[in-house]
Amino acid sequence: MITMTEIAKLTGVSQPTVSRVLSGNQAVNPEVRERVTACAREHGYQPNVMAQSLAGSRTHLIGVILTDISNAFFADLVKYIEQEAGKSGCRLILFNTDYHPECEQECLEVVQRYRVDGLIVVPVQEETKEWRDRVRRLQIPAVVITRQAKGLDSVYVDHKEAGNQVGRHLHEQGCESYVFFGNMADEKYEGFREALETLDPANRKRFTNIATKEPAAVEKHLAKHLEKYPGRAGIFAYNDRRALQLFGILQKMGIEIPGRAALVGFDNTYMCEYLYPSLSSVSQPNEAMAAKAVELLLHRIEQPKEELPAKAYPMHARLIPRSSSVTAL
Amino acid sequence: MITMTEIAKLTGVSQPTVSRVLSGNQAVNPEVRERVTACAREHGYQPNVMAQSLAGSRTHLIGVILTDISNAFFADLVKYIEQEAGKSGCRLILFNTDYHPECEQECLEVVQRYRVDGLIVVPVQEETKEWRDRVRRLQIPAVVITRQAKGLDSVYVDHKEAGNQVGRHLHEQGCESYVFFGNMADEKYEGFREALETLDPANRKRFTNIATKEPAAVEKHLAKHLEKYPGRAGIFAYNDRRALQLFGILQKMGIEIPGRAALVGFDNTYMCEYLYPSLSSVSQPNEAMAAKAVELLLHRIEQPKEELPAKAYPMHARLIPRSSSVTAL
DNA sequence: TTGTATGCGTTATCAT
DNA sequence: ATGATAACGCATACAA
Repeated sequence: MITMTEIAKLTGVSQPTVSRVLSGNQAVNPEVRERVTACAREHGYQPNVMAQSLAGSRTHLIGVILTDISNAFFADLVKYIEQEAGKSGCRLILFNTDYHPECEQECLEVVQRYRVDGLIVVPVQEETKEWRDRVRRLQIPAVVITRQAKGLDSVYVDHKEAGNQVGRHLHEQGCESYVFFGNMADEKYEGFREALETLDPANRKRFTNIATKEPAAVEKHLAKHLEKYPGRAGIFAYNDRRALQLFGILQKMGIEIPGRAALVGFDNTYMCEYLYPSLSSVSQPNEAMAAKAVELLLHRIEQPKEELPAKAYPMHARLIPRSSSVTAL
Repeated sequence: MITMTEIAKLTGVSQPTVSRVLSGNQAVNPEVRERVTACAREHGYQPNVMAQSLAGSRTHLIGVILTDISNAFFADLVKYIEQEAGKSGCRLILFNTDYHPECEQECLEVVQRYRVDGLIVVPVQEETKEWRDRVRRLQIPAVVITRQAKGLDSVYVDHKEAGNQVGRHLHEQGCESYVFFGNMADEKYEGFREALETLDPANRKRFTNIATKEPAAVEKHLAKHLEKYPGRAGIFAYNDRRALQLFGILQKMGIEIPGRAALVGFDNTYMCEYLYPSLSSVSQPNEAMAAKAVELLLHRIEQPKEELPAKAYPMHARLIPRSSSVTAL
């Protein structure tokens, strides 16, 4: 790979002149410019980013640390992050923590070594103050994505509000009892229950939470709930994956969807449309989140002196009603 | 971020001595070692990879260029590549071409600029000689993954053989007519037909290929096929996504699975187990492929002089029979 | 065992 | 407009 110095020798000028020509924004003799440009093109010159970074300041590298790239939701996010970052000439150096805190810690060290310009992180754990301080000590502009993180910029979906939407929707569809499939610590759960209880305090009792993922146990809990509550049951699963699992179990049990049980998932993955009946789901604004995260990051990178306070950017998810929860469709 | 030179000043030794201590594999006075190590740790020293790369030779960066990171199959592959590469201290710089050849071309330039040690590529187009030459001219060790590419190392699944397996399986399950859902240029198609015709030349006629993805058209073609052939139909979809689409359509049509139609997908995604009936599918050895690709690449990186001829590594996929195609289950 | 000197490929600051 | 020269942070060859 040819270097500036070599081009300089070939064209009989000094290396800094070559630099000026190739960087473009300096005044140089048109004839020299021509000669140098031609030589560079002819030899397929490509600048050495490592050297540029050493001499200059930026690496144009953004560290992306996430918990599970094989998760369709995160993979989608990465796609948009790459796209947005590319528009500003930034590249991604990717890390997968696989939900291991030690691994995450190591990643934080490695990004330092690469002197990345910025960091986009999906944290492994619920953010403790200690974790946030550790990240801030890196002195690297960082944005937390997917989760709220006080003390750091964060872009995420307002899950509570999303849960609210689902609650109202299932109520509107005439459900008479409710099931949340997922962890009670989830804010979706909170929003879901809140909406239901606001609409009718009696809903408080007509509610079952299923946390296990084990098929047999799930089926048992569902059977019990359906036996107890004869009317239509409104079921909300914390993601489409789980919704699909429920879908299969309900079909196996011979429960009619949406007649006896109305089902709503989360993430609005491609499968929703393919299922029969098609699956209602909550769509997260992935592209918008990615764009916002990159925008925030670039802003922090370009205005490093501005000691802007950390800011949270909650974004709205949107329920996509389909046949699994709407009789009229 | 503290540098070796600064540590040198703080500890009263020369910068090369600090380098020797921190690199570990050199002889230094134990007492000095202690002092330097302590200072480095205290200030959270992290080596500057950019500088290391400039001075040394390797960047420990592997360029990963793929067509669509949001595709679950590729995302899974990336996860394992990251894992394997990490074991050898290599990091990933990730590019998504979104199936655009111009974008791919640009990525090939950018990886040069970052002086990556090696390259793992999922090419946009079927590999032409011109494309291969362009990659080889980069003078960067490269491995093509997912597709066979003569003239470059490549790791991929033998789709023809996989199609064969599916053909034999569906035949064994007593299918009397067959449908391939996908492109006829696909090697899976070739293997599928070959197996069927070998088993019974008459199968040649009892065959329908559906290439469209448009739901209404798919349904029409399926209805026509089923009307024409009364016995059980064996359906092979080129991936699970399409298989799911068929699944929904068949359910909508009221076709019994696997009684009237036996269905087999490809990729063995998580959804297979959740569907009811569970979906038979062909499992690709993602982890093994990733490991092999990284292994090949590292070998090329470490033995750059060895002008090894390009080698192809076809790997075997494995059919996972489930309820959608097996009556006995 | 340790320090000096040099080079990696740039950018940037001087002169000229 | 252009050429010296230094600097970025590190590795390495050589001298001491």
